[in-house]
Amino acid sequence: MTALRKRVLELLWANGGPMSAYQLIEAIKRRDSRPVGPPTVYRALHFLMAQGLVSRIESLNAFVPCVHPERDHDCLFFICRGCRASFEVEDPRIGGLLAEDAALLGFVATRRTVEVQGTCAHCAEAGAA
Amino acid sequence: MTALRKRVLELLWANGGPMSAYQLIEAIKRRDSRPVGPPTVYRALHFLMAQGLVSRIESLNAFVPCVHPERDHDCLFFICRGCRASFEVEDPRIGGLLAEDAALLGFVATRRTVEVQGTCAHCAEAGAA
DNA sequence: GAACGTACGCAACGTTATAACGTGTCTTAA
DNA sequence: TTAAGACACGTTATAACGTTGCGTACGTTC
Repeated sequence: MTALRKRVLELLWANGGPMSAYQLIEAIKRRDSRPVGPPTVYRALHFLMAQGLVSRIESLNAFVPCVHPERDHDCLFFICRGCRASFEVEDPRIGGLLAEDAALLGFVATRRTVEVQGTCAHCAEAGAA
Repeated sequence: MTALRKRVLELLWANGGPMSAYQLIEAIKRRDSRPVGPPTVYRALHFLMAQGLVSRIESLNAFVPCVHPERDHDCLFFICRGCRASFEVEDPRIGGLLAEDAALLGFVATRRTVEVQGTCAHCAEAGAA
């Protein structure tokens, strides 16, 4: 865990929502008065993902810190279109069903992407009001 | 359903695997000797997705025709890293669980993305041999 | 036939991601 | 102590993906 990787992780935690790689680049430039290139940030993100500390949200091209990095979790995300927040949920049953379907296909799964887009409770309430 | 939209759908069916928007642009140029710009193809794709005829695979930035456009289906995909094929599966149980989890959060879901990356039976066999 | 809606053409731009190569630093071992 | 290797990061350039904005053509509809 190098300084750069720690910085990326800190920024993700501090941000409170998904961040794109280029937002991270901007944030590092602002905070450290040091320009970093895209490859640098992407390398750090790849590393953090490999450690299970960060997840990529494919439907946003963005990254979030994992809630329970210590556990092997499912990376199931609910993503609000209103406030751009993401909510990570654990539901081992989903993984079980996917494993079952994979077995039927003879498919060897290495990674799962489960993302639900919609409106969070807070935004739904605000929108309804 | 215009000529362009039909052409895009035909190309997707003919290709037998996920295609990126830019692959479609190339294919149309080759086949129709007519250059089309990215906005044109993306508009056609958005239309076809809205009709449920095409799905976007987020983890590939690519598009596939839906297997059962007539039915309201789950767009659950198994994606082989080896041969780049995608397999669409229907498993209503997944949608049920996601709806259940969404309800717990008070989340109003509008779209689901469920993608499993890995190795298909054929490639696994070839790789093992 | 004038007004309108819809789809497409096109140029430019914005965003996301990687390739390719070089440099500094730390460790390991002769 | 220095050569060799591994690893992370810097830098430049470029590839890949996607949208904005505006104009034009072709149908409706009244």
